[in-house]
Amino acid sequence: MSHTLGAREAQKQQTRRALLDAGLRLLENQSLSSLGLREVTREVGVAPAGFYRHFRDMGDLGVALVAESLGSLHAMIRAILAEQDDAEEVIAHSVRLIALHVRDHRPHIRFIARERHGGVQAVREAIAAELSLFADEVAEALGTQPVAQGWSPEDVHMLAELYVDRMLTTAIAFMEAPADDTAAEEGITQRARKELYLIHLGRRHWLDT
Amino acid sequence: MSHTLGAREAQKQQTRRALLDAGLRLLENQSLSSLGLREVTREVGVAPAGFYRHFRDMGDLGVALVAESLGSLHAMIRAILAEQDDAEEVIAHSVRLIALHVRDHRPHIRFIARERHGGVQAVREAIAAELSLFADEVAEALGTQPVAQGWSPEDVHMLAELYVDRMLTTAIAFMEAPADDTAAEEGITQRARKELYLIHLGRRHWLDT
DNA sequence: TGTACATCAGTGAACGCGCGTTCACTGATGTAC
DNA sequence: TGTACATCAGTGAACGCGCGTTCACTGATGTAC
Repeated sequence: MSHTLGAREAQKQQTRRALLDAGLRLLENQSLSSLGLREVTREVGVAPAGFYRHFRDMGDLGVALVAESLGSLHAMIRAILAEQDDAEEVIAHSVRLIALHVRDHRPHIRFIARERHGGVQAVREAIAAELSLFADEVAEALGTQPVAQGWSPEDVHMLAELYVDRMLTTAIAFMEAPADDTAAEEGITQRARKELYLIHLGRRHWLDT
Repeated sequence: MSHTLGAREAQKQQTRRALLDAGLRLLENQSLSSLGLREVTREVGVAPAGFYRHFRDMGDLGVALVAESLGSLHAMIRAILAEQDDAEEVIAHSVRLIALHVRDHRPHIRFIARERHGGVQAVREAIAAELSLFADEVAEALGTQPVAQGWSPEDVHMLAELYVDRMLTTAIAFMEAPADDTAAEEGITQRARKELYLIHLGRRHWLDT
C-alpha cells in the first residue's frame, strides 16, 4: 500500500482543496445556507457540475470545513492541556495561544461561530459532536490534576465544559476584533485572563464546606 | 395626541405582526440570509409587493426581530438583578427564570443564537449593541452590591460580561433541548447552577491577598 | 350629518436573472497483458 | 516497452423554477369643509 497518489488523484485533491478554500473565503460575508454552488465553482474556475465530483451538496462541503476548522483547534487545546506551570502562567500562555491561533485561522473561527447555531443541521451536529469530544478530553486531563482530588466526575465535566466554552468565546472575541487593532486585542486578552483567573479561584475553593 | 389608532393603522400593525411572526416561525429551520421575501409573504397570505409597505428588506425585518427578542430578555435580566437573597437562592431562581423564559420564547432565543454571528451585518450589529447595553446594566447593578467593594470598574465590567455570557449560553442550552425532555432540562439546570456557583466562589475570593 | 377629495395598505401581473441539477461528452490517466 | 481498453475528473449546454423588484391599480379609511 503506497501513499503516493497517482497524478489523477493528486489533481482531484487539488480541486477539492480549491473548492474548500473558495467556500471558506466566500463565507466571510455570508452564511453557509445562502452560499451557492455556482458561486463556489465560479470562484474556483470550474464548471458547476464539477462540484458533484467532490461534494453531494453545500452541507457536505460545510461538514468538511468543520472537520478541518476544529481539527486545528484540537491541536491547540492539546498544547494548552500539556502546560504544567502555575495557574497565572498557564492562563497567560493559553490566552496568547488562542490569540495566535485566531490570527492564523480567522476564517475557520468565523465559520465555526457562524454555523454553530446556523441554518444547516448536518453542520450544527458536526460542530456539537466535536465540541463535546473536546470537553471529554479536557475533563480527562483535568481529572488527573491534583486540584481535582475529591471532585465528582460531573463537577469535573462541568468545569471542562466551562473551559471549552470560554476558550471558544475568547477565540470569537479575537476573531471579531479588526485585523490590526492591537488595543482591542489587548483588551480582550486582559478580560480573558481575568475571567479564567476568576474561574481558577472558584475552582480552588470548590470544596470549601 | 391620542393613542388610539385609526382602523387603517391598526390593520397595518396587524399585518406587520403577522410578517414578523411568520418570519420567526420560518427561521426555526433556516437562517435569516436564506429566508425569502416571497416565503414570508406566502406564509402570511399577502402579495409579495406588500412586504415593502413594512420593511425595506429582510435585514430590516431581522433588526425588528432583534428588538423584540432582546426586549423580553431585558425584562428577565432586570428581574434577576432585583433579587436580594443569598447566593445559592439567587442562582437557583435565576436559572429557573431562564428556563421559563426559554419555554415561552424559544423561537426568539433560537433567532438570537443563530444570528448573533450570522450572515447579516445589520442584525449582528443590532444584537451586539443590545448585549453590550445588557452588560453595562448588569455592571451598574453589581457595582452597588457590598461584595463589589474594592473592585475596579474594569473588573466589575468583566464580571458583568461573564454573567451575560453565561446567561445567554444557558438560555441557548435550554433552547436546544427537545421540547419535553425534562431530564435534559434538569441536567442543564444542574450544570448552570454549578457554573454560576463556581463563578460566585471566584468572586468572593477575588480580593484575597 | 353629508359630500368631495386625499391618502395609502395591499394587489396582481410582469420582468429579467441566477439558481441547482441532469446529461451525454471528452480526453488525460491508469491498468492488464 | 508498447498496445488496447477502462476509468473518471471535469465540461458545456440545457432545463424548469422561484426569486426580488417595479408598476399602475383599487378601494377602504381619513380629512376638510
